[in-house]
Amino acid sequence: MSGSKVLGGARRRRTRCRRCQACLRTECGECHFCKDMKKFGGPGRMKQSCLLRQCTAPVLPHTAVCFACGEAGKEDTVESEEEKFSLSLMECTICNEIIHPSCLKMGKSEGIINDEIPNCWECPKCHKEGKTSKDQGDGLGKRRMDNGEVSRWKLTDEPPPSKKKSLSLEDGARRKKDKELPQESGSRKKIKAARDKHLKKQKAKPNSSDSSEANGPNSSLGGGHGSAGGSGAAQPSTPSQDQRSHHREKLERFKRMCQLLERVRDSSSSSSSSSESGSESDSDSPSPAAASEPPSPAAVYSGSMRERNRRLAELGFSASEDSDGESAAADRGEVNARVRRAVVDAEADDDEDRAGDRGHRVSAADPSSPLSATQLPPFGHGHLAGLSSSKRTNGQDARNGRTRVAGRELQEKENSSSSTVTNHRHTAVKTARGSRMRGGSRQGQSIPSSKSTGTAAAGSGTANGNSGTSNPGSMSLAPHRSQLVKRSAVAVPSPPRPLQMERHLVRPPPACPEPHCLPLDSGASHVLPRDVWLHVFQHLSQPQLCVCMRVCRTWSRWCCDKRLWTQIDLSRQRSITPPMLSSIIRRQPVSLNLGYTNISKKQLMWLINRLQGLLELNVAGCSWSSVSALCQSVCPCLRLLDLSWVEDLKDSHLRELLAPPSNDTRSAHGENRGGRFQNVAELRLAGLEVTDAVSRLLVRYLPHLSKLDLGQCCHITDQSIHTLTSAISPLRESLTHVSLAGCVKVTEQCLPLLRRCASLQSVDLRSCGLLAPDVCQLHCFPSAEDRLLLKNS
DNA sequence: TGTAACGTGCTT
DNA sequence: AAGCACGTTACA
Repeated sequence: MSGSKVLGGARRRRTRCRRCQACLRTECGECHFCKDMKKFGGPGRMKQSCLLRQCTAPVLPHTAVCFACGEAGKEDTVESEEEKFSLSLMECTICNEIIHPSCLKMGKSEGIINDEIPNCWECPKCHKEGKTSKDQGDGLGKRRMDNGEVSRWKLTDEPPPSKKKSLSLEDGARRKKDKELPQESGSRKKIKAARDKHLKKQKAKPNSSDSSEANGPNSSLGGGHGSAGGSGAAQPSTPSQDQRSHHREKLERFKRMCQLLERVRDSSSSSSSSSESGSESDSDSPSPAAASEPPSPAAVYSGSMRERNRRLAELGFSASEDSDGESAAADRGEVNARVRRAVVDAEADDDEDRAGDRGHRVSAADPSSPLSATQLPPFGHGHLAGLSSSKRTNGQDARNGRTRVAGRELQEKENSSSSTVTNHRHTAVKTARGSRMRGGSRQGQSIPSSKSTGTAAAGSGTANGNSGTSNPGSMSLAPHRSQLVKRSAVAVPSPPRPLQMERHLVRPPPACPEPHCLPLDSGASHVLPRDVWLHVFQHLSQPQLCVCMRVCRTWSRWCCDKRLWTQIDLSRQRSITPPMLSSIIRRQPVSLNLGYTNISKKQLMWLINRLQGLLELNVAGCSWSSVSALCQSVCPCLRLLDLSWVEDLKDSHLRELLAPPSNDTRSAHGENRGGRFQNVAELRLAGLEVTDAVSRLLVRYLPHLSKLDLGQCCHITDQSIHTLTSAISPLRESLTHVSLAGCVKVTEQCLPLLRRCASLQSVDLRSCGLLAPDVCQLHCFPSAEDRLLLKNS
């Protein structure tokens, strides 16, 4: 808390929006934090939100007011977007000041809006001063950027190891005891904490109000510390302590980042000549070096962008990388490699855009033309993380940001540095994390690390489709994405770590406006507006889209449009990596094919819980140990579930999967009442060793089932058909397509039973050994008359 | 006033 | 680096 108030006022803690999917969800009752809650029988010490309910768009508290005029946001009073913006409260990620853009004397247009977090930007003042989040990082700090999201958005959905748990309990008890008893450590701690606090307060108080006011909204400016300004009492107006520690933290982070980068570079085939230094974090580190890219003229985004670009370049993801990548591609297949690279870069760009691009002047800034690849500096992992984090900074980062730098020691406090205080600290951890995952962090969730099969299977991926047609975007991005991921995985080979380690915030792509025009070098806009380009993109294949994403930031963002990625096919990608997961989340596909992958349970759970809009899920050929993740998820929207050939899936498993959660607490949610997948209309169980018992489950828990695939289920008999088509079965009316192909135990007895289905349109009875050859075929009868034909047959 | 939970320090 | 604990903030 202390950190919170720095500049312009106390930094306001953000609170949940209450509108996003996460906020609307009910507690899962199963995650680590839920289990801690008293309502779920826990001790209630952790006081953290359910992992599934972590808001993806935390907002400023209702009580937040403009630093300048003291009034709340008034965007509701106007209609136009521009006015809304002017009258809404915007919180600067750098100085933390909350202000109405209209209350700023300087052009509000110079601020860089963070699309990912509501009411979040880098205010014009900070910008003008060239304080990018990064810059601050160095000295001043602050930044909420790092997103601390991480810390909170950990992927702890799964219960911590029991061992640990018990330990923790004991530990907890012990701790408590310690505290209660005048034990040394405990008391000492407390004392220390108290003292620190006290110090902080003392320092802060004097300034707090004054300083902020005195300095004006941007107290941050004043000096490095400015950012911190006066708000909080906690943050010492005195630059000293916190700043010191921040400074230190930053340095550490920087170092770590460098190391990470190094690693990346080494490992990745495409290492480019980069300077290590800057890489650290995206953000904060002061980057030394010269930018690999030419500085862009655009004022606004120039500073930060440049920095970012530079860093990217340093990471080796710059255009030069292409060549590298290509050579590498040779090994695995040029196309794939290329696509992969493209995706990666694109992603990076994407992220970057979000981060920096918000200014919307991207291309202009770039020396290269909008079409030139150079313009978009591909990101290194770290960058992404950094960037995104910077955007997200506010509350979230803070949350993540746990800094554990030693920096808090008194010594540090005593040293004074001119640096400013930062509210948020990022931890190296974050950065590191970010770097690993590169996916944007948009959704606020941590990504489970992949099992790490490092290599990848070849991607079959070609495009399935382009769909250019019907839906604006239905393309399967499969290979690309997967490859992308792969690449990243390759690039940053991290030693096998516990799955739980990854914590990366991934927010869904912002719904916010993207640049509507394509800026050209000349400063003018391309004649074709975004909408037109999107129409074009809809007709491109995945590889083509990926290529487009590398053209320029604007294209990168446009190509990231969810409509272009409604279907994501990662099937047969043996390695599902965190970046892949991140990419998926960001695209929020409607259809996801994870068939024949080695996705882990944790990964799947993580994904499903963050894809609440998912309508189709294919986990065919995966192992039950992974698919069982679905038992701990709720997918009320799911319409198609493909469980074909899931290894080791038995009747009991299916029961567990389809039945509503037994947990009482959750039964409260209506969604669970009819079973987890009560709205599933198409279920594929081909190749499973299930018995007739499953038919009862289907009748009971999948009342809306219309398409059922029991092909190759050798234990299925006529009994199942009987159950499915009995008078009390809702499926009798709903079934339209049934496949019993290869069900060797099905006899002709099933035919009269099937006739009871009023809506049946087709029955696949091929390869049913006990049926006469003339019956053993695919029967299609779209109309009642046709059904009669079947009957006659 | 009570509950939820954010943000951060401290421990492991 | 991960996780725990808890003061404090936000809000009903």
